[in-house]
Amino acid sequence: MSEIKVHVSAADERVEQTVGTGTKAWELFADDPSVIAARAGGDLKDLAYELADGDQVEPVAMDSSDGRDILRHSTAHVMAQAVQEIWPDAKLGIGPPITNGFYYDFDVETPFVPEDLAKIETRMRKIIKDGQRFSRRVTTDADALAELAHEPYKIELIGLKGGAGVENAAEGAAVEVGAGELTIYDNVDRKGETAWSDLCRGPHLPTTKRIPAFKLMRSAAAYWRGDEKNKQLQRIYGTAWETKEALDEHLQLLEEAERRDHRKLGRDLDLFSFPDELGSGLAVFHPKGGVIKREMEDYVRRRHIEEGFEYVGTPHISKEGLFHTSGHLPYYADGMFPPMVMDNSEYRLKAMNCPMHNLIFRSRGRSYRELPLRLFEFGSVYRNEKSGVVHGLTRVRGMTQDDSHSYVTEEQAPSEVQHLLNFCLSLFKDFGLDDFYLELSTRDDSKPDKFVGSDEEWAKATQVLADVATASGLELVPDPGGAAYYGPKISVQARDAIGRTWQMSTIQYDFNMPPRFELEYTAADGSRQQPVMIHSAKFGSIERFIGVLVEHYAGAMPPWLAPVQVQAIPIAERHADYLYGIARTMKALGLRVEIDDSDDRMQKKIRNAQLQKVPFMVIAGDDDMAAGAVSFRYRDGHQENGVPIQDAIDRVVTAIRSRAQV
RNA sequence: GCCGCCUUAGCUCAGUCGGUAGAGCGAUUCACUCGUAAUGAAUAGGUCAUCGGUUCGACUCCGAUAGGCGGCUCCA
Repeated sequence: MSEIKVHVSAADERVEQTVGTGTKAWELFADDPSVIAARAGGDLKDLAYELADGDQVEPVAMDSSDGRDILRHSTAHVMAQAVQEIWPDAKLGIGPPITNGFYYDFDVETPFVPEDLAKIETRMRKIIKDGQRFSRRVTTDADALAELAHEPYKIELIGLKGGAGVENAAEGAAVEVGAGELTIYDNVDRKGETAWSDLCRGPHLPTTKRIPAFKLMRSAAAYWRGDEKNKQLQRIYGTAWETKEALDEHLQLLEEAERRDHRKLGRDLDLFSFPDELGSGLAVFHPKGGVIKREMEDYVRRRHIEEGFEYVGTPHISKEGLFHTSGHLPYYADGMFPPMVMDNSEYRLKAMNCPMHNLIFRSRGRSYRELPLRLFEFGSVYRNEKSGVVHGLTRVRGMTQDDSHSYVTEEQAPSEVQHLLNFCLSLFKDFGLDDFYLELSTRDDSKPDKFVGSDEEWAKATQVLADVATASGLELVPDPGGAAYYGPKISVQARDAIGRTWQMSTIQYDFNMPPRFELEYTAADGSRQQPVMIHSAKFGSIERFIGVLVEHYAGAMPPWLAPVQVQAIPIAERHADYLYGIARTMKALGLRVEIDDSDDRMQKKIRNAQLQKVPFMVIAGDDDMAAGAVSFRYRDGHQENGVPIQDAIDRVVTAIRSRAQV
């Protein structure tokens, strides 16, 4: 480790000295916990540090995730100080660092408005400029309770300490440093006076001056401790970065995400819309969106059949009893549309396909020779999503699932799960997504009433999924409590072109539904056995996947999915017939070609095709006609003149067959 | 569902103090037939989301409803 220099910022005094290497630096100043700036050899700006009262302290690079957390958490403190200086009655909630930023919750009389954020930012700049030290102080629970008597939420956090008998002890642990002890950070100004204090475990920057770049993003309400039964506090989100450039880069990424927003692109590219007349969360696909949907579905259906699935079809509604049998009604009635009464029966729109597939399985006697029996369909389901959660195509009330159910013997289950996972991953790759991680959702043992089945069955099922997930070699993130009521699941999360993650496939191990539906097969020895069911949706929902793809590709779909693959552009009217001839040949090969024979100028036509993100343009004028060629243009602006007709057609066909992005 | 904000032409948005509405793009029509990201002109297009209230008078103020946006909670 390189040599460490340490800045000591005690009160208004600054000294710099070389103190040796690594953690030794901290030992030297163990008697003065206000010390904190450290750097290895070179530039002071490269390193954050942590301060502290002794051991385990190492300088942290400002651009590491730890360094950023320290920076952001410190910025949250500065923000809270600013808020309380402006609104002295504001009560503090919590203020942690989060991915790409931080927030702090406040209990205030009136919600913050955008102008308030500007006001707070100004105040924060002043605090940063003042160079207040973050000073750590260990205190006892009792003293802290007295000191923070005016902060009811902090008092509650202290009460959560230790976690004995408390359901959610994590928040309490966040302030705890030892039995009966916790820490308070004081923001000490240059005169040595405490300007502001907060209950906090730390660590923090040495001084507010070390906050190079921050921005407050937005305010919104959030339930205290994340529980909708609690009061809503006003949360302010902000972000902070180690340099101005890093902040700008982050803001640009946000703008890029906005440009890719599938809701905007869906309208600009005329793919789909959400008519008010239909209601919230109900999409209609326009002809161009319909092409994407059809191409996707055709391909996915073919791949399923190749993988041994059998394509089936089921209705959208059913008598209610079916969902009692499946167990969905008692457990998930809130997620379903209310019943429709007809004659003497109540009907429900289906929110899932499994019960109907079970009826297909049960329609006749089944032999072990038929297993694994894999049923697959594009099932339209309707879910009563709460009004506040509906979002574009990614969270809708009516959707099409690429849903399959594999009926297997218990012995076959592991290899079937393996098979499904590999299948999912290979499908994603065909659509250009190749960066994944897995989530393993398991039962929440503290809420037995939300899950059915015995402990042994849950353990067995969870083990099967865990084994396959581990063997995949992909990153595996546990999701305790996230299981379906009938069994655990693996989710595949995919990262898109700009690094955002989307939940896609789920593979669920279900040992509950087969007995509920009395599903049986005849085993080799003539006995009747219950199959295990593996639920699996590869894309989750076709709608969501289209939304994700549009964002992943920023609307520039790979040629095989592009609604229009080739835009033909005559330079003048007299060149149109020539292009009609070429288009006829292309159409005969199944290509989607359109000719722009409008009165617009050629430049305008190119611009339009470019804005529509059409992958290929073939342009023809006098020179091309004379040469039996076209000018071939890609949507990135690259172009070649004098490309022979057959050559141009071959280029398009090759690009489409390869399913590559061009 | 909860909190906050929003809703004016197909789209993006102006509209002052309460006095019955405007631009650009797009569409349509006409002219131009043009060599690599916007040719020009004209025309059409609005119950100012819906319903109710206040007012002599409401796009404007108030309320409810619907839809949207940002979060929270939820996401079988």
